[in-house]
Amino acid sequence: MPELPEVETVRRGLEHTVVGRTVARVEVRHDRAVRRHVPGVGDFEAALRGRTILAARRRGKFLWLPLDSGDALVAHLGMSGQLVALAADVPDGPHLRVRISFTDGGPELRFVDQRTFGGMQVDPGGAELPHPLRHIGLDPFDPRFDDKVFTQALRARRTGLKRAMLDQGLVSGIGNMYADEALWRAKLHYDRPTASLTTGQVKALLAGVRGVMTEALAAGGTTFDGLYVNVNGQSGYFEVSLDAYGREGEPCRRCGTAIVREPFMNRSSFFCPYCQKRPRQAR
DNA sequence: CCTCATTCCTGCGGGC
DNA sequence: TGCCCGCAGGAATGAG
Repeated sequence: MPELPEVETVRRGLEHTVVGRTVARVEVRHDRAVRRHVPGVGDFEAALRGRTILAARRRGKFLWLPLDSGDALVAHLGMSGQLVALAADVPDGPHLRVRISFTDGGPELRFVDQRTFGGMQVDPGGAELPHPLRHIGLDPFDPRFDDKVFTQALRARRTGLKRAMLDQGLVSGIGNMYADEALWRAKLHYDRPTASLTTGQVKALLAGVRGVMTEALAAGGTTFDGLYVNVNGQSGYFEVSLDAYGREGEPCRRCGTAIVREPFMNRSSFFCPYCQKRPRQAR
């Protein structure tokens, strides 16, 4: 599941593989992949053809490539999306959605997505900050992210802590897995009322978020393969370093209590019932 | 504006 | 053996 560390890994890959190159041809293999491009598939292809990619940027889990037209190619990986750079003679996989080839004849950029929750669009005039991202909050690694402003905004919410963490308008880049990991590190329960958090607890939460994401990024992320190495999306960090997510029934690495899984927002929350005490009063 | 439930999608694995 | 169903989840959407 690509969250901030995985998307940042992809961004770095794009920086090395597609920035400075000029699009020759665009092939949309599955219309759903460009469903957010309202003018349609033909317009999407035309808006990219002949354009040079100037940079690779990211906010939260969104990626965008500013173009020399002033537009931006916006991409979101959803749950299962991958952006991979592959030579043209590498056979197409079963989930190829969009192929972008370049005038230099080098590796293609392929958008591959099994579950098609992800997608691409060209945002007119969006090179600086694409319109679809304007309601997305800063991520915890953005230099403009202000911990005090975040603390105030978080405590002003009338909801549970994990709901707020997953709200990309409040803070971006956090998904279900890293939310659970950060909550475990901060010893906070997922349904803790945001309004009752102390400044120290929010500080611990942000330290947990940044800590786990920094470590994940150092582990190399998981989703980008191409000119680098073929990376197995499930290996490495996922296998060895998670403390809460996916560890139902396994001992907490701090206290030994069995990790619990509970249904939450059509997904799951994993937590230690001893370290992360359930809040007393219901919200 | 704020909060929250619903919906989109497909492969996998458990249960019978 | 094969089928059914639940599960995985990011974010847009609309209701209240």
